[in-house]
Amino acid sequence: MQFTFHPNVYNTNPRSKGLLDLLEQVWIKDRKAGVGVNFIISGFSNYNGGVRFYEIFKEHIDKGGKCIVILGGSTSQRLSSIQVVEQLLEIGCEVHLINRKRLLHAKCYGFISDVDQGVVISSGNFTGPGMSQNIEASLLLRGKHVDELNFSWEELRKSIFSQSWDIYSPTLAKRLDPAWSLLYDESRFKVPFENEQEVTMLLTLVHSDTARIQANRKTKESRGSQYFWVSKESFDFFPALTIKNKRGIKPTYSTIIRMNYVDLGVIDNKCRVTFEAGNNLDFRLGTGKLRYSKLAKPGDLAAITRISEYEYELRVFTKASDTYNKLNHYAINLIGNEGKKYGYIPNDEFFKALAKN
DNA sequence: ATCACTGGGTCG
DNA sequence: CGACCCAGTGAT
Repeated sequence: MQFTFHPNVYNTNPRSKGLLDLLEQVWIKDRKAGVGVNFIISGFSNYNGGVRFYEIFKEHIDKGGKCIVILGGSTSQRLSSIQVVEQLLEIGCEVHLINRKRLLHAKCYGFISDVDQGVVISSGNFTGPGMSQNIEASLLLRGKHVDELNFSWEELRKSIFSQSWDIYSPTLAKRLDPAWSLLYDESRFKVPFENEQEVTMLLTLVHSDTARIQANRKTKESRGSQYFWVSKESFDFFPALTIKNKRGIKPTYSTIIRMNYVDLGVIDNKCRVTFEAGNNLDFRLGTGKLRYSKLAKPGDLAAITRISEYEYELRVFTKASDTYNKLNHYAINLIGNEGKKYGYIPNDEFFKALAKN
């Protein structure tokens, strides 16, 4: 039994923080792929909400398991996206959309198998923000606690489908089916950019982030790609990571953004952000333009400002600067083992802090 | 010349 | 073993 109030506000178990952790517990930890049925019920959903789990669900389904997904759908509100539903169907999930004026607003996640069951009841939707930076409360029940409740996924499922609701079940084969009209398009420039998304990520840099920035041409140190490694919680800071890897075997999910390197006066239209789902869960921001520039060293603070859905600005503040001291205390999340910290500051406050210098 | 990938390392 | 850290190789 666990309760969390995220992001990192209050957790009954200090080792598990937030909805994402609870979902990892019901869908990954102590679960055998292929055994049982996974459930997702969520009013809202988008691609990045599931990016941590697509590979897990695929393996589960490929080995004989099931995933039943019930989402909100609407022609007038942006409840669930085409992209998340396409992805869930591609990996073999059963997806149902509830089209209702008084909308499906519940968020329940979990699984049932012959030996165990788990339930997560949360305020967090199956979306990037719901999983990371929104303030959300979540309760996890597992095993005997679910039995005590007398909860049954099967009863809940049956009851939902016996209501006189408009339930649509999109399939990949019938793309003209009205079910698809209940979904919104998350692709480039189709989603409006909300005020609360205008934030700047502050990220302290470590050796791996700056080794190639500090390197000289044609040296051993300069080889390989230049990235900043960001937190696994970062997927609500970036657009839908719908680009799959073309070459390799290890699944990755990427997106291309425009990065304005303010310190360099250079704009990169093909800045790549990648979640390495099949390789250590690395989350990388490509920052190749900084190579050889000597502009950042370990301990410095990178400020990545989201200007619009796909446009970002990057500034680096050295540890000695006044701005560093002003911004540093916003980087409240301690991650990794090298003293990396990150956090967010609203853009208007960020620019105010810049203007004072 | 650059970067999409690879596959380890490390610490708790 | 999860999640950042690191050092490349080989494709483009």
